[in-house]
Amino acid sequence: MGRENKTIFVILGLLNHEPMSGYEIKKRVDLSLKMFWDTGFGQIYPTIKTLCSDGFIETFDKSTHLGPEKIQYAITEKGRSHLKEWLKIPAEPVNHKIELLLKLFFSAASSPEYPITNIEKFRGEASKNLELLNLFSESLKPIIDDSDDHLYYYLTVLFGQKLYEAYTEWSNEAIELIHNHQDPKNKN
Amino acid sequence: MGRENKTIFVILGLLNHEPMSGYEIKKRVDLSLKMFWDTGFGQIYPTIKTLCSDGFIETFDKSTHLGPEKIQYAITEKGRSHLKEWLKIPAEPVNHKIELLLKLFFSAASSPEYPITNIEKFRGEASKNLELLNLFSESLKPIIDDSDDHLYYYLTVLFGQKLYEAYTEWSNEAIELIHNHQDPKNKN
DNA sequence: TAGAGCATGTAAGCAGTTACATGATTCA
DNA sequence: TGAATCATGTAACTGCTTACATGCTCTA
Repeated sequence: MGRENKTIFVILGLLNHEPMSGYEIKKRVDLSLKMFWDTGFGQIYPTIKTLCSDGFIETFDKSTHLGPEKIQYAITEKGRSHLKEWLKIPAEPVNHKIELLLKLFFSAASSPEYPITNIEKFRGEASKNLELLNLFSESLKPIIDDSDDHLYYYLTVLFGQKLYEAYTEWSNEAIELIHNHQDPKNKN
Repeated sequence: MGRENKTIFVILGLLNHEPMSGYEIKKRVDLSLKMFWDTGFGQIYPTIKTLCSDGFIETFDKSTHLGPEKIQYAITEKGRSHLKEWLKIPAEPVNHKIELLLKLFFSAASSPEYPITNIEKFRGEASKNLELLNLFSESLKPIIDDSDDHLYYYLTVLFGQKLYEAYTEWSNEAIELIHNHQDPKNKN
């Protein structure tokens, strides 16, 4: 079950900042939330519908109607207070699902080359993400005092930096340990 | 969809080490895999059934039948090669779902006390987990050269240590940044 | 004797992913 | 003219969680 549809709050949170279309919500998610909360169209559009009929959001009449049809939504007072109530509730503990570690845990059944390749791929992804986050960080740092939004955005970026730094560090140590482990044995 | 039922490999991987019952599989998961791959009875028992009818595992006749009824399973050759093939395939990139960061990202709509409390709770969980992992680490370190199993087990523990250290570090910095941010403003 | 732990399982239901369907606009 | 992007949506399916149901054994 997952107990609660968090996509509701992705949409509510983004619309609390400014009115947007479903497509724009997806773009924002890809740009800023993807790192810790990804979601797709197949979930966004149906959730928008539900939020509309529940009165949490409403269609927002756009004056400019250029390009393809585009439905903009705005948060309602009811939606805003729903969001605020949710922010007061403590977050659930993280439930990590890290396939790499699952494979690694059982890798004794396999040749060491596979876990090593796997960790190298993992490290590659981590450093790619880290590079991107470093850029974000540099542009956000000077303006964190400008608004609360910037501060909290920056904190999520900082989280990502710490995370991917840890991933990179671990990858390096893990690969070395695997190498050292097989060295004394494979002298035959 | 998630594309593939990974619980299959949790069971196959554990049974590859030694025959076990469904209940014992759950205990092992709670002890060693929970940190990166949690799963419940509601998923384990049906998956066992499927694996049985697919010929990946089979019931293992237990000679000792004391206590409550207990069905032990063993991996078959077919199951073992299925596991090995899976280990060769690169792991999918991690898809993080971190509710704390989702709340934090939108926390400008809320009073700073809530994100701070939330981060403190997060930090508390992280240091609790870290303490536990440090104990595991100490007992595993001297024996990592004894077997591949120990090495790979240790690597997952090391991952957890790096992860929760990063979480703790981030929590401290984040709380400080929120405090510093509001300080100059709340002088009224 | 009552509760904790051992042990196995089913049913309901939502979350989330993937694939598909449709059509407009922009630009090379 | 064809590809990329904008834009909105639906259908199918599965993973996973939660709650429920059952009964045994050990021990304080």
